[in-house]
Amino acid sequence: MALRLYNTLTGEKEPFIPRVPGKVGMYVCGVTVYDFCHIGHARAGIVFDMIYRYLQFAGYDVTYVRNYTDIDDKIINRANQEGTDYRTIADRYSAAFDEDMDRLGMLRPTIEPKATDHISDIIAIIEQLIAKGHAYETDGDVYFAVESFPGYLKLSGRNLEDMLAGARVDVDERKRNPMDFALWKASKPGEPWWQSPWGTGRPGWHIECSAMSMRFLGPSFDIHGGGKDLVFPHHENEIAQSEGANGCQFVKYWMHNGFVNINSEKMSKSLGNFFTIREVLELFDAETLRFFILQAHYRSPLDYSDQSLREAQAGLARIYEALALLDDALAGAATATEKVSSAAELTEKVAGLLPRFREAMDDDFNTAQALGILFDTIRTLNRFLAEGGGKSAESRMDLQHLRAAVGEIGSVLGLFQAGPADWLAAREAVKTQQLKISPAEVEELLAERVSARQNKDYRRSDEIRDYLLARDIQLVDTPQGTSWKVK
RNA sequence: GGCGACGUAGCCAAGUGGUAAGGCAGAGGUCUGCAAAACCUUUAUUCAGCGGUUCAAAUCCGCUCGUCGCCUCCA
Repeated sequence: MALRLYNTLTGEKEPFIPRVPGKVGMYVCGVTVYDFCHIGHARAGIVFDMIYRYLQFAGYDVTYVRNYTDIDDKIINRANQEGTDYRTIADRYSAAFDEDMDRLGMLRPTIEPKATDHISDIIAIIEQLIAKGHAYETDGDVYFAVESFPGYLKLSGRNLEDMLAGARVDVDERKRNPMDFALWKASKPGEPWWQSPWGTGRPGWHIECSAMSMRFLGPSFDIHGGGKDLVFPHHENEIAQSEGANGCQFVKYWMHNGFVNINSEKMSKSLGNFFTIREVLELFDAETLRFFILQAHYRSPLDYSDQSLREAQAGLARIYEALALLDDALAGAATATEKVSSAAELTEKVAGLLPRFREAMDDDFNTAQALGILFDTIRTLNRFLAEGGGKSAESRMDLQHLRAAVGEIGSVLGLFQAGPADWLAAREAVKTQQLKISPAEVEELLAERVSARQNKDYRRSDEIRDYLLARDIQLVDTPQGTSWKVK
């Protein structure tokens, strides 16, 4: 079963055939560093991190480039607001971005270039575009002439006439066509600038991605990704610039992740309905957020709410609880000789787990289905362990294989890497901090309850249990004694 | 106005022609002094609605309704 992926350019799922067998060049649009990232950025990061990991898992040698756009109007505006320079802003939010991505457990891309380190590359491309008649200079600005590029709008599937008809495009007498976009902007007083053949100025938005992708991946490469909102104009313009300059196909497969919504509406800065990654991580752990995002297919819209995050956490806990039981079983001796009734089913599920996982992932990175398959396997495991199969000598290999397979799947999804006991303990610790009762008091009452139960004073025993439950303490009675956890 | 996507159980969510994964929540059971936890079982004759194509459709086509997105910076 070969990998197939949805290509925005063709609107279809296609077999993935890299340009050079065994190697993949992938460029993903990073962020413009002028503010903290919200969970929409988290989704994009996590989705392409998962894709990067899976491509490597599938045996490809992947060169993954993700840029920082560190010069842009927004950065300059922010700097002006704060009375500082653009570099301070860019550096501050680049560092914040790195910190957020690290906390979310993302692998670092192979290369993370900055736009301002590639000004000369940018200028070289613009010169080439002017030479080929795709761009023109006016008053120190340089524009791309969209009408000179026949393939314009092929990615977003529109046409120029329709777009102009009802469009809100700023009228600029100096542009040949209202849709022409800036490659280079002359600097205004007080703005950062670089020397160019057209005077002092700075790059327009879009051209930096053409320059950096070409520098590190060549004029033509395999995968280009980003959020759905970048299809137009950003990626459309990148195609025009790169193909206009190089005369060859820019990107073979275009991939776009869906939005994170709030109440079915897109989370965005302009609507003000966004949560930063930092805010969310104060309420939920990073793995829960990652699990939540991967429970949906990457192209689907995803509605964010406290409720859905809590549900994701419950689901993730279910997996860690099963893994904790599995680890316990593996740590114990396998001495039992009789077979439990679900042993055969376990064998079958374990054998099928990785192939089914691959099949789901090969189908356009269907992580939602992949996780469903894992849950299906976990259910069989739970039953097997509940039947006492953990001590079975015969099934020991199955359990070992299962543990290894879950570890492997987890490493591709960036999940389940914590020790299950540790993860559960950490979750417990966070909850304990929020309690309105001290652990010492709990222990005291617990001791009282034990003696009450020994004296068959169930009225007192239940009273204590209810009292603790009202304070979110859940008692767990087992034949070995009573322990407690935070509800 | 142009272009596009989506509409699957109480909620979330897979499923692109062969008869509805999974999670959360709920119900019943096992266990228990009774509970809880855990485990087991169970919850859509049906996939927004109406037509059509087909031996066969949630899946393809048309129309209607609803939601959302892009067209302006945006992951």
